[in-house]
Amino acid sequence: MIPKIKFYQRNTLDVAQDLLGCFLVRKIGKKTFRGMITETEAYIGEDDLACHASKGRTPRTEMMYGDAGHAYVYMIYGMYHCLNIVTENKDYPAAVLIRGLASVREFKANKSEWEEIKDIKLDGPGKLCKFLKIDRKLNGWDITRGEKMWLEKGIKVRKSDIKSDKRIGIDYAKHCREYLWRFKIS
DNA sequence: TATACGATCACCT
DNA sequence: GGTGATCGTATAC
Repeated sequence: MIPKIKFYQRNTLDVAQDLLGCFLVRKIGKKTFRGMITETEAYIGEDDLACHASKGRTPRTEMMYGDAGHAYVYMIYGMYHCLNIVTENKDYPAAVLIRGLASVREFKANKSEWEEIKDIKLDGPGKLCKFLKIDRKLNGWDITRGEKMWLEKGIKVRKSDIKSDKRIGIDYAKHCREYLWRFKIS
């Protein structure tokens, strides 16, 4: 089942945790890949100094102010891309960074089943985007449409199986770096 | 126009 | 633990 916009149009911390266990599906040409989301981070509002929108509304951050359920993809360090899902109401900038996928599979049309891909670890936002060919062409993509890239409900994750932590790589964000807005399936 | 730096990763010690 | 690759974006001039 593909979640509708309402699923994303909620409190970002709730969405970030509910995305754990969901499948990210990516169709590239004839190939279709799928991975289970195991790690997310929340970036919420202009007051969150780690959030790109803390600088206000700019061409870059505009997408975060848009409709929930759309992708916010940006380039970082000149070599990697990061995939985020926009949350909350329109004009309120917030998103969930997809940091890690597990049990990556490719759909085999001839057998009509999902086959595990060996020797692949998508345990980082940059690696994940590189493998799934996610770049800025997908910035603003509506992931509720079920084309090219979308999400599907996966396994149910118990609250007790979710570990919260400080976010990664945001030492510049002053007191905001202490927020436990990183979520992982433990 | 110029400059500083980052929501990362691979590789080094 | 630390560093370099590499370029879009924001900010300063």
